[in-house]
Amino acid sequence: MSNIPKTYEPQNFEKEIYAAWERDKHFHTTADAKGEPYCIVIPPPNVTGQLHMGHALDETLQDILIRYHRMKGDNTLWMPGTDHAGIATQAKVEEQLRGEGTNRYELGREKFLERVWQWKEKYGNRITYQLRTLGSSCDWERERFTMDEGCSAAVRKVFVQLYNEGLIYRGTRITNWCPKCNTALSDIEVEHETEQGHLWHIRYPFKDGSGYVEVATTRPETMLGDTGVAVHPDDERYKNLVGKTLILPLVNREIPLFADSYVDKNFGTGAVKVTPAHDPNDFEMGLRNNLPQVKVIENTGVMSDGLGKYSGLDRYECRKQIVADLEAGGYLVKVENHEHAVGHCQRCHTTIEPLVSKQWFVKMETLAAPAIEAVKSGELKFVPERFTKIYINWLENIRDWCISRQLWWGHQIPAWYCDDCGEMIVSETDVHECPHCHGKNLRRDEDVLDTWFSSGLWPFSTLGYPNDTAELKKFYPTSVLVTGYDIIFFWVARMVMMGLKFQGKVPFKYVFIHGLVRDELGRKMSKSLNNGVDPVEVIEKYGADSLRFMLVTGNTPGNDLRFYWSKVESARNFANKIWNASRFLLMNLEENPLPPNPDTLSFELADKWIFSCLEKTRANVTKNIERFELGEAARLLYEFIWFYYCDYYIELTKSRLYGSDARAKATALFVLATVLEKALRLLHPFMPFLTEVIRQKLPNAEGSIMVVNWVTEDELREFIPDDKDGIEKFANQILEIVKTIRNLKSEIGIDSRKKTKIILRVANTDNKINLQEHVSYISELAFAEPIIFADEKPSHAMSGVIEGVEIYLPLEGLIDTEKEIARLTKELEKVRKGAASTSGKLNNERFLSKAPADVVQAERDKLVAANEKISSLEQRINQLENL
RNA sequence: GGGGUUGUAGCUCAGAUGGUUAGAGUGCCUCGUUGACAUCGAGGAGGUCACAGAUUCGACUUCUGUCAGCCCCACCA
Repeated sequence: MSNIPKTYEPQNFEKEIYAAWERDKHFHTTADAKGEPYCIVIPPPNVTGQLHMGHALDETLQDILIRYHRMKGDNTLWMPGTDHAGIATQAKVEEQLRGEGTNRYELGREKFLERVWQWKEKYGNRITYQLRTLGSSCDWERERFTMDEGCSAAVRKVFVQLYNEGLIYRGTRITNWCPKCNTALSDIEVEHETEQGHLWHIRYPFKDGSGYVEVATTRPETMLGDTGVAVHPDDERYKNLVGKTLILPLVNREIPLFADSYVDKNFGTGAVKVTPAHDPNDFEMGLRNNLPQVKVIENTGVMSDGLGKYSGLDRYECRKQIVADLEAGGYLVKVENHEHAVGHCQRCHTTIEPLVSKQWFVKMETLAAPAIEAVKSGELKFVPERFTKIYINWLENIRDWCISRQLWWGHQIPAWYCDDCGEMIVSETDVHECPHCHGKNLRRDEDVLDTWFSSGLWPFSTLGYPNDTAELKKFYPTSVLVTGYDIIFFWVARMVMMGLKFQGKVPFKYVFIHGLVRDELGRKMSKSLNNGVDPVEVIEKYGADSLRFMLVTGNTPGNDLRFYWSKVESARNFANKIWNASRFLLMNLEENPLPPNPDTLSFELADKWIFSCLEKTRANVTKNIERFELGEAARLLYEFIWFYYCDYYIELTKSRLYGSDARAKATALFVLATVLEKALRLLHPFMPFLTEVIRQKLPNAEGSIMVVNWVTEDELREFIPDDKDGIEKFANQILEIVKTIRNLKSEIGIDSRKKTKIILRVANTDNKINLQEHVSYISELAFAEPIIFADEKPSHAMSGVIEGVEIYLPLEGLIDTEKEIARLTKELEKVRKGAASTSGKLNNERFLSKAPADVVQAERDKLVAANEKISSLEQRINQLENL
């Protein structure tokens, strides 16, 4: 008996297999290796992060593509690495410090950064280790980090060049500020959510006592910083009042009533209080109308000094106080409920405060134009295509990108300020002396760059930029980028812009977009809901192959998918099925050596048929992988292996395997082994571990499955019968007969495995001879014995009809005639209905004249078959009725 | 306010360039313990493909509209 375990236990082999792959350097390639270059750069996970389902999906899709291309013979590089993830990582270390009763300011910048690096060393390997357990075939020898030397050099070089070209500038502008993270943010790091708020109507009296203007605001606390009230120039209500002076309530500041076409006449009262320091639109209006900026809210979200009793209050406390005071002073007219969008920090969800500050920006328009063009021209393609529109729309409406962050963890901005002469120096290398005044009192800009700035360079910084490396020449542009739709703006668009700017070419030819992995209720997996499923746990329980297969099946590009444990189980069951089919073969091989040479064998119908199925599967799987339809490819493999190979083919080899004809036995073994080995190769990208471990046990395979060729048409050609279609058609007829017999047996409660006498009545003589020759297939699959070919129509029998064949299951006693008539009548109705629709088409002149000839012919054939079936059924029913 | 997307069996989802008896997994029902596999095998029930029009000889598949859900973008206080 075989020593192979009866069930699939991935825990027994996945780790060792991965270690062997890595040891044998199967993941590694070089620029001068042969083959077409195929390269994917990994979307770098956060160094301090842990593997989650989103990663698992992303990595699985990439690994499938990578493994497929490597087998195809391409020079395949999967470039791995991690991202320093500025805010996220810094926040974690700050949290740790909080636990120790200290903070980063007490520690100081240098010490703090040491701590972050320590943290990175400690947890930076966790994520890459977890990637390994998934089977990711990354070239780990090339692993990179967004803050390693090379990436940092790339960042400095790009920054300096953009600055010198005027595409990076420093400016005092209103930007999104997170009071909790204490840093500026870019527009896309702000998440807008509609909230139920209020609209406070407030009276601002004229200085001359001639009444008042009523303004409406959602943020009354900002009134402390008002420096004007705006109305639309064409607004008749205010036309004569423009230019007059108002007294700002509570503050008693004199502010002008002015006209600006930004104002919407139809909203609220048509008069807007203007706070240039705390609202983006007001900021613009302030600039246009020369209004002073009065800052009343500090970076921490607390009211500024010099505001009397309001100073030091939290912004929302202050709001309450202001409203109360306005009401007490008789300035508050009314309060309305008002739904509006409020910005929140993507990281900590704190409400964003627009603040005026000095920040660094990237000028986007000139960078965006070629990035739009690259997609419009088809140089870069999105899969699925619909994401191109989203991408283009965003780039066409792009605004300048605020890239400075008031953090410590990240790429420090390469700018120095001379305290002696006030000049600013932007430089790739550290500056110790001012080139203008030769002063030595230089201060480096304290800010760091947005994490996405370095991510934007990832496709070329990892390949060696700023050095002109062989890798860069060979692998850039990379082949495809695989990522979720949630970071198209953050990352994809920026890589395209930077790639075009600094390499003159798109960074990748395809962007393969996938969706989110949700929980069983369709909710996003999140920490706060605690509904996340840990991929590591899934791998430990069911194996990486099961997880991978589950993530890939039944999913299409760009669509979200739900995680179900039952789906993982189903994938595991598939793995177990393969395991046992292989075990069956290996057990038989123990007693019979595998024939080395197919020339000595004699292939029979079943053999030719399974090879035809394999070839079809090979062609379709390949096609679907090329089209990124990985779910469909996986489905085809599942279908071939389980239904065709296991359910039918293996069963059909048993009589030969257990029989005494040595040549027949050898043939069956050969085909079993050959088809399995090729199927394993086709499945390898999806289930790398299982396919490797099984293939290593096969006598007809050598080396690692990872580096053996992808199955080709040429390789299969010698096994494909000339009359492929005819064989397939005949095989289908046999399978239909088998199904009918099984059905009849089940209908009368005979055990499906109990041998039962069957009578076949075949219309066509050639067909009859052919069926007689292969009658063993029917008896083996349907447990039918004996099978008699006859012209008689036994009356005491159950019957079924398929095209060209009547099938009888004779019974010893009397059959329940009425029940049988009812069953056959039901069948008859079904066939008649089909025939009616077919003849309807054929009676339609326009169908005959307009439909293509082959479609018409197919309908004709269909009708003939249906009519035959109808007449058989009618005769049978008639016969039974006359018993 | 724009834009996208989804609506197919109880549940989760597949179904290029229009012509299938509309599929799978899972769940459900009936039957089955001789060895590849009960992580299995055999059979079965279950869908007017959201709704209404249009195009067409023919629409689950194309177009338009309606309804319902989800998502993204947006500086109306």
